[in-house]
Amino acid sequence: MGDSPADSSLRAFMGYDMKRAFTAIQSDVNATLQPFGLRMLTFSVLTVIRDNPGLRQSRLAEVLMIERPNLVLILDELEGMDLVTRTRARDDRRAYELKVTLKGRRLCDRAGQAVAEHDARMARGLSAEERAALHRALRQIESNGRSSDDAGEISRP
Amino acid sequence: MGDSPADSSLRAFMGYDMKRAFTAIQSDVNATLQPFGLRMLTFSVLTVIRDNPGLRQSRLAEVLMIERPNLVLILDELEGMDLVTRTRARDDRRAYELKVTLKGRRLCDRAGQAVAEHDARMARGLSAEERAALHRALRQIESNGRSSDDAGEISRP
DNA sequence: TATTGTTATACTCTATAACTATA
DNA sequence: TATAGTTATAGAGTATAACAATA
Repeated sequence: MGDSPADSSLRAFMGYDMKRAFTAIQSDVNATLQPFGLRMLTFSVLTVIRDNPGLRQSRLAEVLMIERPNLVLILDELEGMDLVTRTRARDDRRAYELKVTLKGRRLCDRAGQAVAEHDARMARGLSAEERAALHRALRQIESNGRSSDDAGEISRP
Repeated sequence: MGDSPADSSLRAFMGYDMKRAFTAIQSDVNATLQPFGLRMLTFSVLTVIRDNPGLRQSRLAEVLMIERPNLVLILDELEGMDLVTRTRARDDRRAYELKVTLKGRRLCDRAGQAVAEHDARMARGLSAEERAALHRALRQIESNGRSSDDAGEISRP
């Protein structure tokens, strides 16, 4: 019987299934955030600043694995929307301390709730156990990737 | 105790964990494919053509969810590497039939094996059941995303 | 008319080098 | 000298409109 789908070989690879699922989630999340004037990336930045007031750009870039130059434009955007403030650090006048404004906090809360709702929609058909297992698997994979950065199983000096 | 990581709120969202895991896999796969002169995208295209000789560009674009214009450049690249041929279809002289060359088949096989090995490395720490559950969850999510494209729960005409 | 492949174009995300001002 | 933030730039990947050849 069969008539296997045209991409059946690729389905054996984690990367392919992951890309398809991630693309689906990303479009969904971006569509969800659009009414708030946010995207997945700006929402992530806004959320981390809200949770870590006084955070500096270098540290924020590390946390989200964004290059410092790329973060600058994102913060310009969020600052321009009056969601985030940059204030010179007293102890180190090279650095900025990042904080969300009241408007930023409110938007972040509403947007976060919307994303959570759409997360639930994207996860329907999966039990609570299956969703928990998914999160565990994703973090395990991420950590496996991180450990091979330096362990140098491929690259040689 | 506690001292929760700076991105702990984001970790509750599927999209964030998925992005982190996908980014890790993608860099790994791209690094793995680099010695073959391929990337995740070109490898996917090559594999689908190998599995579906005579496939046309429109159909290939559908299968991989790539826009037709973007596929053109990828095929130019693969054709330039002598991995793929475009031949005019006899029954419809607008269309091309895509096939892999012998060189393309060999490269695809070797590259596929390398990707499978690195897939296994990225999945270490996960049991066979957990890996199977991950694939099922990813496909469920992808399918949930697809069904909301038209169902229009958000957008209104 | 509609479709296949194509060109041109633009936007997002990402990556690197080099600059400035502080330290 | 080193670091924080910035500027400029380039590369992927993705998305849309419009065109030529063919149906």
